[in-house]
Amino acid sequence: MKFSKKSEYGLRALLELCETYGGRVLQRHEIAERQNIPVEFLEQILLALKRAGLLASRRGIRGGYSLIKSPEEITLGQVIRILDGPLAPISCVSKTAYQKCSDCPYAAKPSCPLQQAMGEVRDAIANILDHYTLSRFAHNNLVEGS
Amino acid sequence: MKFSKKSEYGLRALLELCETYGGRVLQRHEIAERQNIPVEFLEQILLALKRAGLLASRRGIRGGYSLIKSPEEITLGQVIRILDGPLAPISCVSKTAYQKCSDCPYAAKPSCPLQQAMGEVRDAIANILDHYTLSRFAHNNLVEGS
DNA sequence: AAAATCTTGAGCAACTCACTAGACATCTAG
DNA sequence: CTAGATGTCTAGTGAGTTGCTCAAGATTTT
Repeated sequence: MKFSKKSEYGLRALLELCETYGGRVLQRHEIAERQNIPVEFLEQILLALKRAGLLASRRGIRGGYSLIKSPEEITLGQVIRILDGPLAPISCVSKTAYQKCSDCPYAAKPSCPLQQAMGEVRDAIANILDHYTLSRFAHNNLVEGS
Repeated sequence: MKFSKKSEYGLRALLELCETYGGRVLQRHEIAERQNIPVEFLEQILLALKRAGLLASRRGIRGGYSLIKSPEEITLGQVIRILDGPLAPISCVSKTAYQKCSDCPYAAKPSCPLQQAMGEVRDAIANILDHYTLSRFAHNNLVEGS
């Protein structure tokens, strides 16, 4: 029950990109150095976020990455789902990627004890992460700097 | 962000063991068949639960496993922590297995934006799972049968 | 002693994490 | 307007973990 490094790195990278939102682009090695992330692994993460429509990139000598959506529009839940897949602790309670569990004997019956408990967990997690925007996330960061 | 199969199987096995609590023992193959779990994998899980003090086992021709604690005393949180490790989504917010994140640039500073969000998630998950007892869990099961 | 069961350990395939090497695109210098 | 420096992008590799299997050993009852 952990988030992957991918999500953690991805969020920390976005934190960095928030600070230059609207301004200049950031290069992968800048982000990597400041956040202590392996550059090549970070690359994969940034590309995934780009394919998902959160980032834009430019190649060449003055290339780099920049946020394409405003920090208010991006939630932690979105980011984690892009990098880590659905939030649901087991797939039979996922709202974004539901999948009937094939092996469970309760699958056929109207309700499953696991589903009820895990459904509550899912909702609790989603409630927090889908209302936590990047701007609020990054803002905490700035405040503590003062 | 998923629970492992280990936890899922473990909980479903305990569900089965709740029903015979105080009565006869259950053999691994009985549990495995009813819950559609690979027998040999289930074995490892049952042994882990035994080592943790939840189950007792007897070898030999009338052997099997039985619950050693009452279903009211066992919470889903306990079980998952035994089989899956700490509940915290990242280790720097774990209460049962705290670990200072070595690579994070905020580790030194008084607060980290990730920590705040993840701490809320941790609390939400723990709040649900540490108050959900096996008896309540199993009870839902019986009710839906009627 | 024999049969049924738990117990232990090693071993395998698939996935995640971290990293490497090289292809491809873009800008600047000459 | 071409050469090379500086980027992004793609594919592949190896360590470590997870989900699962197999085989041999230990213990209890008949």
